Amino acid sequence: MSIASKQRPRTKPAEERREELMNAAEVLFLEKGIGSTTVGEITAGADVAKGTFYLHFSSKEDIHAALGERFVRAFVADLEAALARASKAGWNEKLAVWVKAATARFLDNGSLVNMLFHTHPRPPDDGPNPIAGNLKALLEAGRDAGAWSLDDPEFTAVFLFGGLHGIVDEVLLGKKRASRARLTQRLQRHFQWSVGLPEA
Amino acid sequence: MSIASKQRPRTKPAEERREELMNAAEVLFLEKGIGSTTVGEITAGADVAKGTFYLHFSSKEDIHAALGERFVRAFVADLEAALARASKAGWNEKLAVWVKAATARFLDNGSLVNMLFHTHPRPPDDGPNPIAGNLKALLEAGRDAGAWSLDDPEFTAVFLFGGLHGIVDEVLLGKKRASRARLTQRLQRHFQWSVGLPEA
Amino acid sequence: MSIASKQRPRTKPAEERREELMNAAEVLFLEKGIGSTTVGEITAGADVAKGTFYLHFSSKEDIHAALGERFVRAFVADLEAALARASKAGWNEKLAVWVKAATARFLDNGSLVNMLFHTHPRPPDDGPNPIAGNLKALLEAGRDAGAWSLDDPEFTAVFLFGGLHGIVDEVLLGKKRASRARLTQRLQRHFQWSVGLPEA
Amino acid sequence: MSIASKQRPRTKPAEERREELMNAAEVLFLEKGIGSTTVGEITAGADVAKGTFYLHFSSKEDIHAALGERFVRAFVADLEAALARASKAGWNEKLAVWVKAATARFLDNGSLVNMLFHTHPRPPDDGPNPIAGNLKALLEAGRDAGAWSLDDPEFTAVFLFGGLHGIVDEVLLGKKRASRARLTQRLQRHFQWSVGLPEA
DNA sequence: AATGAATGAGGTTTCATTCAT
DNA sequence: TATGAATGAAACCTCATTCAT
Repeated sequence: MSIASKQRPRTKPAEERREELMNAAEVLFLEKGIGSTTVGEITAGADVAKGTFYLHFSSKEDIHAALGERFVRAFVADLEAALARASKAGWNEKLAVWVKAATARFLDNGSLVNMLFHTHPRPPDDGPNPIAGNLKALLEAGRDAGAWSLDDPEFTAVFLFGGLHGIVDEVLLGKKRASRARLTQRLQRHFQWSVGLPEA
Repeated sequence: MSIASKQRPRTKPAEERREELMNAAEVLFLEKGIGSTTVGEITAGADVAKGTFYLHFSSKEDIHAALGERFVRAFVADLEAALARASKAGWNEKLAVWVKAATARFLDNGSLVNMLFHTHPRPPDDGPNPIAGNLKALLEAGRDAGAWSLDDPEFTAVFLFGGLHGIVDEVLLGKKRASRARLTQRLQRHFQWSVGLPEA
Repeated sequence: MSIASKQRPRTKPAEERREELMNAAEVLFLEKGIGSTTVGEITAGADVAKGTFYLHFSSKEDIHAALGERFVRAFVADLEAALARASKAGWNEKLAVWVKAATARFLDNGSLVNMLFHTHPRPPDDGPNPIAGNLKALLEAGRDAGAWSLDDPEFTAVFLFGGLHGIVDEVLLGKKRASRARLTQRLQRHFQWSVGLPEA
Repeated sequence: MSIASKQRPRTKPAEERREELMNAAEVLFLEKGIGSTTVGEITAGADVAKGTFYLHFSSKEDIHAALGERFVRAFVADLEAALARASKAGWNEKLAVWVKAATARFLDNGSLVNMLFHTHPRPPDDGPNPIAGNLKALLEAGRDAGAWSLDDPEFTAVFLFGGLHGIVDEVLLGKKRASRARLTQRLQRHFQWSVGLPEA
């Protein structure tokens, strides 16, 4: 303890180590792309030995997938929180809230999204996209409540999510300039059209 | 030399060789992903030596980009041809024709699209997506003709293209079962909503 | 703690743990070779943690050596027991007994022998091979008793042991088919020739 | 050509490169053991890039096997040459010649033998040992000529080869001191006994 | 235009061993 | 006595790219 240099082999809860590795990987993937990031750089970033990586992940692809899942989980949690805060609102407002939250989250994490999901090969089949799934649930609820008319909520959810994603991508690639408010507003309008009927 | 066994080094027009390499690469990229396809496999597929690759492309990334351009060129040509065939039709029908052609093309080449464009890093700025650009032009024409009401045709084009893309992806990933006709019909409806007004 | 589920860290006598580790190692070395067996597999086989290995052996090489010693000890004990049972017999019969016991043991543990002794690097000098040493002692005794004529018992012992070993290897590699009795008989004949004189 | 430093990428006939790699590997395997020799060291020794190794061998194990085959081939060729030189001699003399040649070759390449064949896992089944096979052929010829009496030449060949091998190993491990002439003589005697009958 | 042997940096992964608990 | 997370050196191998022919 006299010298602070070699006290390294510090055991940490697996969960914590895993998080640290994922954080390091996320930063590096973002900075230099996935292909150009080496496992060695990730472990250096997390301040552990290279072998430690393989105690927690089976490969670089594995940590990449974990990052994707973590992102989606947080995204959905965010949407649910926003919806919860608007629990008293009308259905159209709920939809607007959903669009606003999703757009904001996308714009704030744009490169992350690109990095995580615009990669080949895609995560083979992690089931239906949970974000679109979340929208689908909202659409169904609104339809069941008689607020909207929709014959295929899943189709509509996927379509709208795709549209939103496309718009946000375009913005993130710098091909469009637009205020976030204006963007959100336009997206809300498109969503609104697709649920068919005004609330009241 | 007496027997024709070693007559292989047959020179071909550069254009032809280039095509053969691209075809081989396309098949392989589709089958195994870009990262896992080696230049050696591409040249083997095109039945040329490894060095020949670099006579026609400067790198693997280069052929990837060339593949993308070729695909988009053909896609847009297809859309234009479809539109030309419908030159006498009304605007809404033109839009329906566009959606039908785009959907068909996507479904027939879906994995190719994913492979070519869902890859990181994206070409930094090859201008706006030419397919969405094509749609935008259609929307503008329809608006200028007074058939539709749109305050931002580019936004709408990108949004609708994104939606279509999302739907088709979902289908291609096998997450949805639906007849192509029904799919097209639904997409047409969503597109129609977004152009605001019936042609009347 | 309420339930007896985590009562695992049960201390055992060192000797027992050592044996268990050696047994696990022996099985694995046989199955997959020494180089391809990891310490982790050995400890898993013995149902202890990895660190425990180093409480009982200083290295993988160490356990390998221990295995060799254990095998030789048992082998020699077996030979001595067989010889003891034949203490009243004549010298040629004793030799036949030795050959029979050695052949049997070899055939039953052949791959073990190969694994233990055909490995590089060999233990630099653990003295002469104790099994050949045992044979040498027998040859010397017979010679001293005037039963056999041998000018260099060690040479003969090593030669005969090598021959026996070669034959058994061949059989174990499946290259020869022969009944054990026939094999033993032939080996006995070769041994007999080499001790020079009939007992008469 | 002004500077001698960067004229490296010199293409050589595959056969030559292969030999150079094998020579480098042989030296290193001998010096430091197989396990401790890295492919990098082998290629450095052969003055080629690391990747070049894998153009000629699929793995370290592969070059090891190739070394073994090369050694056995040369060994057998040597035996055949010695026998050819003694083509006019009697059968017992031929046998003596065989033993002498085999012993000399073994002693001169002892560590090589150890390195190549005392390794686990053994080459799985490259058929019967060609050296013993060569001896077997000699024994059969002598028996067919009526010079010797042998009921199972293969058995005898394997046995004698094993014996010779055992003796030579012992010597090479430094456990025995003996002049080569004396050693050869004793081995010849043992071989002679095993072919049953004096020639005439 | 075409070849393909050679390059060599850099990748992923393994595993014997240590040591704080 | 026992644990097992952590280490980190080193191994094997791949492959985009070059260049002498």
